[in-house]
Amino acid sequence: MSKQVISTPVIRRLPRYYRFLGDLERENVERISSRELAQRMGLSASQIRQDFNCFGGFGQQGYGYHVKELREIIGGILGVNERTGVILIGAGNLGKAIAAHVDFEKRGCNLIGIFDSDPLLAGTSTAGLPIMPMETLNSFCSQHHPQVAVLCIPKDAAQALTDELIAFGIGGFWNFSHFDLRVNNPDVIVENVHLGDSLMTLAYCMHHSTDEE
Amino acid sequence: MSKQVISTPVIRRLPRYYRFLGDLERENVERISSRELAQRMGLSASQIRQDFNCFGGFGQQGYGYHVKELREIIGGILGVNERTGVILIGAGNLGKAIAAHVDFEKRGCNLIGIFDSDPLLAGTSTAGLPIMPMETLNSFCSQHHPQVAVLCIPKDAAQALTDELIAFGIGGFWNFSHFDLRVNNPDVIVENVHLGDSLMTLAYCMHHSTDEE
DNA sequence: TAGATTGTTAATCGATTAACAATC
DNA sequence: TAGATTGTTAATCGATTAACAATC
Repeated sequence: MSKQVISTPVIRRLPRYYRFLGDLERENVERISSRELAQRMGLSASQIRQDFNCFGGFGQQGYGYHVKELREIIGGILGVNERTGVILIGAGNLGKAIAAHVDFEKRGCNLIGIFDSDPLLAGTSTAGLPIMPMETLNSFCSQHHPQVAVLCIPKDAAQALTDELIAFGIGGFWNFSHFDLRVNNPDVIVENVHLGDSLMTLAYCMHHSTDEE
Repeated sequence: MSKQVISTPVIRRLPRYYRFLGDLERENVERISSRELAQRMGLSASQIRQDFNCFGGFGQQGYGYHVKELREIIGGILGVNERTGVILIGAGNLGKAIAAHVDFEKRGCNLIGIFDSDPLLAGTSTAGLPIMPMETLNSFCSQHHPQVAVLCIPKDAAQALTDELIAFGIGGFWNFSHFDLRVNNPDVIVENVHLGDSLMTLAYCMHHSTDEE
């Protein structure tokens, strides 16, 4: 299926295409040209055609792209029809919010377990799932084989826990700890999310835009 | 201060430099060369030197960079010593978690108000701040002049509220709603955060890495 | 001074844009 | 058919890397 290696910028644009096509579908738009889509998304028509053609020609000359069809194709590329098992570690403020707020199902993922080291949390539940003690992590993994772990744990705990989770068979990390996970195993994928960095970028742009012109 | 326009990739790396330098400082490392820092961060030494030299020469030939000093300089560029007023709209799961979890102070920001349209939430409080009804937003803004709004509201409400907030004097949006804010006013800065897109990118990389080689 | 490492210029690489022939 | 718009190649632009003279 993956005939060539797709560059990171293209991959990062795919979920955005998927979202915009969903909007269009909800607006009952049947077909769209690269020019129109470009205008909506703030991209160039050329770029859109280049991006789609990394995966094959989904359009039709003289017509454009069929919205519903294109959305399904991109969804397929992104794996929204898979059922990837996901566990979440750290049921603090952020962990609970992510469990409740992120629609895992819609994205090909199943959140199947939440863990926290705090014994006081054991027994309570979030997002319809019971919070389990860390001691049960190992047996849970060997039983249910989750593939992705969401890390909502403090910085200091991140690296050691990651190594453990890799040993338990986890192959992907969605990392919210204030720590850049770096894994040498090439089969393990890491997506670091740094909310603080994003805020600082915003702050920088604010202080350095008004005094420009 | 802003002698030239800095490219987006460089700006987005600044908070990461700031974090790594903080780590080094905590480890009592006094000086570091671009080569060593590059190795730690997974960048090239060339890139680090180029990046820093966008802002001026902070290093010393034959010595490297003074960690504490460099961190302070980059912190200054990022505005961590400013006191930018921030309000947060939407005190649901995610809103509460961001209010509690993100260290605004450390990043030059002051979270000074939380608002929600749900009357049931009015009177309760999060992160030490009372949740206020949306009706008070206008008067609050004219009184306290916040500069940034964090949007943790549903997609459908985002665009209308944004227009309103701009009228109230807000110049920066940290947007967590599932909607790409696009503002035509060039003085208004938008930072869209799409957690779902990040998860999908991770999922894509997982499905398309193992079957490569 | 000699060694190390920066600041900076030039070379390379990759991503975006432009152009246009193919074709629905 | 004529018009529209893709798929795709070539040209441009920008970011990263390499190289090295400057200098601490």
